[in-house]
Amino acid sequence: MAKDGIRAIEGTRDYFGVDGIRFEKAFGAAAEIFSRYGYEKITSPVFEATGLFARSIGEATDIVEKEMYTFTPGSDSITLRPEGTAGVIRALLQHSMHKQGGLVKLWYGGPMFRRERPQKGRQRQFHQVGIEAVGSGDPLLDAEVIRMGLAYYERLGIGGVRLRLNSIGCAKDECRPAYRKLLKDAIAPKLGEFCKTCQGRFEKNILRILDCKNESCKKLAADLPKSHEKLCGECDQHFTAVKEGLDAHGAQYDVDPTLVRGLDYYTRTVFEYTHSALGAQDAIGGGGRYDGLVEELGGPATQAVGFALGVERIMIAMEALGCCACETPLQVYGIGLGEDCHKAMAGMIARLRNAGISADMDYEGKSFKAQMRAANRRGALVALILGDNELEKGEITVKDMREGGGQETVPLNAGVEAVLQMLP
RNA sequence: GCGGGAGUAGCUCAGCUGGCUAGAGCGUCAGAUUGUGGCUCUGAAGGUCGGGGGUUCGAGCCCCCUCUCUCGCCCCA
Repeated sequence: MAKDGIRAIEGTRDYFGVDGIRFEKAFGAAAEIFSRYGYEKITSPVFEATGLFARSIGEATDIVEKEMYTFTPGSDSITLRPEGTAGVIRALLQHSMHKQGGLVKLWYGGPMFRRERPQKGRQRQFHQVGIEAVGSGDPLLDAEVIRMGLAYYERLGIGGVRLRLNSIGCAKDECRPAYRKLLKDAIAPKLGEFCKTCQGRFEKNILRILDCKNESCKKLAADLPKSHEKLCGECDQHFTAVKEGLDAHGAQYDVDPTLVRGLDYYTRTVFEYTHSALGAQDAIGGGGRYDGLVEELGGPATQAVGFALGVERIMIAMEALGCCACETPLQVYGIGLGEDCHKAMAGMIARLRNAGISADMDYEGKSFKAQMRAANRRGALVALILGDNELEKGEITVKDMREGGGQETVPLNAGVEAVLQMLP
């Protein structure tokens, strides 16, 4: 029902009920798994100087060209972050974390903003959890990062995640630039046979021709040289070591020569997690190595690797797979009859909460029956009943709400104890 | 930015070629049961039929405009 009035902005959503639980689970699992691998949480601002994103993501990418929310209050130009890495690396440099010795492992989570047309699994405000491991080029670190992503999905009960892997080489002349030239030479004579967008990509970003979804382009691309077969010696060794690092732990993956990620800063390893439950936007996470970014942002030459996982897409997979999203049931519901009992019950409930028990009561002046129904609907394990006949004697009735459960009447000051005994 | 689909009760939806006070299931509230929930039965509340305009004796239904949601293209999480 589209009532007149203020609605959430197009491409944004409210998370409550089971969605709220799934949303929190996605973040909770991140905290649990990532910290187990030695990552520390960092929370950076959701907006940054526009130039930060332009420099890191790449001027010619769709994100920077047309998807950023940019504001110019006063003489500043600020942008709502379209991804997490740039801000984290900025923070790392600003606080000289890279100078404190050794590898820096950070994780983050929160909203990202891109002004795209919303569709399934794509919103204008969406959420990611991600990690950055800065200060090492060890291929075993790539493998660890990739496996950590798999561990994360597993923790949430998401089975059937597919891992796609590729290497796009490094910036050295004999590596990616040479491969680009190879591609150009191979494509140039047949350029007319490719789709219009690919013809545009030929000059702008030739690697993207590889993952065009147009069927005829796919066929043409199949005969093109593969990036992972044209790597320089060091990149080739690195890629082999990453694969060995995955094999050693039995992680399944598919080397996919068409995997080319859209952000300019990636080097060598790139990977994507996909899931069939999602629809057209089937990537539930992705990442790679970015050995040039720290330097690009004004730091020393530093190797790094990271990933970002899409919370909304994770939630779609959780829903499709029926991953448990049960609310923790209320432990106690208090039923008070009449004004005096209502007051006394408020005190009783307060004592229970102080004792660490989740408890709630009626505040709508409902009938006894209605309060019983409320206790049932809320899933309360125990109901407390306080009417005038109990109150006169200074007692309270404690009822086990389970099928066929009994009840007992105890002195008021023994109520908390009686509840504790009845709870499983 | 460009296409396709859809907007009827809190939710999921039905509503035939236009025809009385617009329906169902679930949920909510109440009663059956004065202080005992779930199951059952009975009843009630709840709708500017997304909005605006048009055609018509008459529009939820037909036409136009508009808004929103949704799926897809592009790109990505």
